[in-house]
Amino acid sequence: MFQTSNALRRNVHSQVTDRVGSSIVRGDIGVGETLPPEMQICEMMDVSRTVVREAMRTLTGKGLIESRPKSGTRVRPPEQWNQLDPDVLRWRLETANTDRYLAKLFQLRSAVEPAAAALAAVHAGEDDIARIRAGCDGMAAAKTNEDFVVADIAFHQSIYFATRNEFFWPIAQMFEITLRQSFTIAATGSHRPRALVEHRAVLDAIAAGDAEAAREATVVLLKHSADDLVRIRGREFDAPARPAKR
Amino acid sequence: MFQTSNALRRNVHSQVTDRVGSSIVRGDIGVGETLPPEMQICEMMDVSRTVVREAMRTLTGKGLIESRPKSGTRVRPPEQWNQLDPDVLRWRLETANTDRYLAKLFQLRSAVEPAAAALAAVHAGEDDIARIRAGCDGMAAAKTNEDFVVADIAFHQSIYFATRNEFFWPIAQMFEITLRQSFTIAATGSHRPRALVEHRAVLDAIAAGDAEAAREATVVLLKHSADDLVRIRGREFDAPARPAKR
DNA sequence: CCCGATTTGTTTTGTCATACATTATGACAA
DNA sequence: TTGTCATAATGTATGACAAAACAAATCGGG
Repeated sequence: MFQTSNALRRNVHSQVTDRVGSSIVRGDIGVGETLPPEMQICEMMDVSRTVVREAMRTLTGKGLIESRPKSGTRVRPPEQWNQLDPDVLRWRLETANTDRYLAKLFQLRSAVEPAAAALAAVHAGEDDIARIRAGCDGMAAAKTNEDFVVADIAFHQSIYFATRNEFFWPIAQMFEITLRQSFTIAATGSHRPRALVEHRAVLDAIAAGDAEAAREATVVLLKHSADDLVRIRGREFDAPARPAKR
Repeated sequence: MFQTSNALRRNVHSQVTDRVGSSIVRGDIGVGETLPPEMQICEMMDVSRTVVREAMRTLTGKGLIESRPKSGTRVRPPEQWNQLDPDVLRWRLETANTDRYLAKLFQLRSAVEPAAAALAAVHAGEDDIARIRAGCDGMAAAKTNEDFVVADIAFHQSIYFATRNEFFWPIAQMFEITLRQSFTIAATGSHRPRALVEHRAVLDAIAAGDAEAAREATVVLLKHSADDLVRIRGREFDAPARPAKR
């Protein structure tokens, strides 16, 4: 239990949070089960109870667990976890099947990003547009694949922020953690010129304040990204079949 | 500073978390500023440092603050907050302009919910569909407005869970906290029969596994809800104009 | 005397240890 | 069955020390 992760840096309580949180997300401690008493965890990890408790508070704040005196600390059902929390995402990423994980993420992007671009076209200020343009320029100027991906991520994040709707922001946050992989996958050489053109189309539509054009340009962009991913990673990337007959 | 909230029940550290978190979200402590040293907060609220520290860990976990020895604890920029975290949402709701808040929330729903219904049509299992149907039946059987709203919320939540994509779940979580108001607003008497028909249309499409029909039925449903809200709350509910010229 | 690098000091968070309070749970007894 | 009580777990308080970061003072070289 509580695999000895290789995260050695940072605070002690962050390390404990990582190990316990990771264990929970991995499913080491089934839903509804109680994890070991605080004192026992202290011994297991050789830290003080203060540290363990602060780690527990963090996990409680993310919705992973709930504690009550005497009865102990139980794992809450995954529907109540803050699935978009950066740490939770990271822990999932450690354990999950990467292709299916990226596929689900892409489902969310496909739902949200066209609307975000449309909203950005209406609400973006000059600073927002400058940021988006900087992303485009960065992609154009990129020498290495790494640079290209970083600029690509910045571009998409900027669109979410440009909506001026804070409820879209958490989705932009995810990109740092989760999308570096999928972007890298799709950024392989030959696709870059076409991608660049399509990104500029989105930028231009937003800068022009044309919501519908921004939406459609984003749909095109995502469609082609999805095609690339399917081509490279195989059909695992497609939606799995319905689990039960009706 | 740290308004004396009326949340008196629960743990002490939850209360402290509430008061400090609320202050931050309200903007009492500008972005980048440092909040008072832990010992000072202890005195202010007459609690032990243990409690204050655990509250700080919770807030750190939600992305609101970051602490370093000597330099103190600073408020992070709102783009880095977990804006979909239930607590953060609650604190926002305390302070925000309700109409504009609901409008932004509705923008997110409009983006996500049609896609969620489409995914549900493909991925929902029998249990998922039963839950959605239960929501419908609850709306039909509701005697009071309160009952109707509760069933309505359950219906929409079930759709998000039925996507079988955990990244959609946090959006369903928000409903408990934030949408009770807007649902109640729109549930006034005469609109209920039509709403019920439109909800059943979504259910039927999902049960039939028809993704496109589910998407379109949801679009219709949301469109009418938005109309109701605009009619009742006035144009404040519409999107504000672009802040800067280009 | 001036300037820069280093050292030393101080403040604040990070960690540990211990004690006691509070509260569910389960067993026992009426 | 119901009420009471022991117990085990979390919740809270206190005090001490470690570590780190910023600031001032100090020292060395020009």
